[in-house]
Amino acid sequence: MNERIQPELMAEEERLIVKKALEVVCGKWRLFILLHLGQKVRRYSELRRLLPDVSEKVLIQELKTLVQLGVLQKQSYNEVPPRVEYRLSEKGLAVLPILLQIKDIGRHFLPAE
Amino acid sequence: MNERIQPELMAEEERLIVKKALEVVCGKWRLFILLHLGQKVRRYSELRRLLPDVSEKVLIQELKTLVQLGVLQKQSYNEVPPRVEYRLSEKGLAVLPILLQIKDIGRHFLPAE
DNA sequence: TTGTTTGCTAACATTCAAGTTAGCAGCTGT
DNA sequence: ACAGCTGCTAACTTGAATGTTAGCAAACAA
Repeated sequence: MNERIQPELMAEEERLIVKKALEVVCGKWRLFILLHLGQKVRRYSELRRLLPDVSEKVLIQELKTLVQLGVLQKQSYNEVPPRVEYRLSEKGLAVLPILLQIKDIGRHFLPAE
Repeated sequence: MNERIQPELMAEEERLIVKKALEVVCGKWRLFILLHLGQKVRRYSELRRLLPDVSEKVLIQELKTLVQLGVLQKQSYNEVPPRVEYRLSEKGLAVLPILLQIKDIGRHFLPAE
C-alpha cells in the first residue's frame, strides 16, 4: 500500500496547513507588523509611526485579523485618550523564530549582497 | 550614538530583505509550487496535475517569476511534444528548510489539531 | 473656543492578482 | 484526416487587496 502511481497530490490537510501559514505571513504588511511586535508590546499609534506607508484602515484591519487568527493579543485601557496595546500571543511567540528566518530567504535573493 | 529616541523605524535594507522574502513565498500558489519542487525535478505538465486549481496562465507566470527571482531553474528539451523541466536552483535548495518550516506556522494556527 | 491626540468606522476608489477563454505549432496515434 | 498532447501567449473579466477621505467621541491644553 501507499505505492505512488500518479504524482502524489498533496493531502488535503497539508494544503490547509500551508494555506493557514500563508494567512499569517502574507499580505503586503502582515509580516512587517509581526516583526515589529517581536517581543515588544506596542501601542496602535506606535505601529502607525513604525509603518508610515500602511493606510490606517488597512493597519487596523490587519491587526484585527491577526488577533482573530490568534497570532496577536489586543488590550484596551479605558483611558482618554484611548490606549490600545498589541502583543504577540503565546502562539505568536512560538512561531516568531520562523518569522525571523523568513528574512533569511530575502537575504538569499537580494541582488549583490 | 545609536540611542533610540523615537520608536526605531526599520532600516531600509531590512525592509527590502523582508519584501524580497515575501516575493519568494507569497501569492496564492508560489509556496505550493516550491514545496512540490522540493528536491524533485518536475515537468510542467506534472505541476499542472499536482496543482489542478491553478489556472495555466498563472502557473506559467509564477514559474517564470520564480525563475527570474533565481529560486527555480528551467530546462527545455527540443523534443516533440515539448518537454520542460523545473527544479529548485541552488539558492532555492538553500532556503528549502525554511520553506518547510513555514508549514509549522500553519500547524500552530489550524483550529483543533 | 479652538485645536490636539487616540483608536476607530463607513463609503468610496483604485490597483493588482488571479481566473477565463481562445488560439498556436508540431508531432503522435487512429 | 482528425483529434490529442505539450508548453505556451494574448485579450479580456472578475474579484480581492489595498488606498483615500472624511468623520466621531472624549478629554485635555492653549
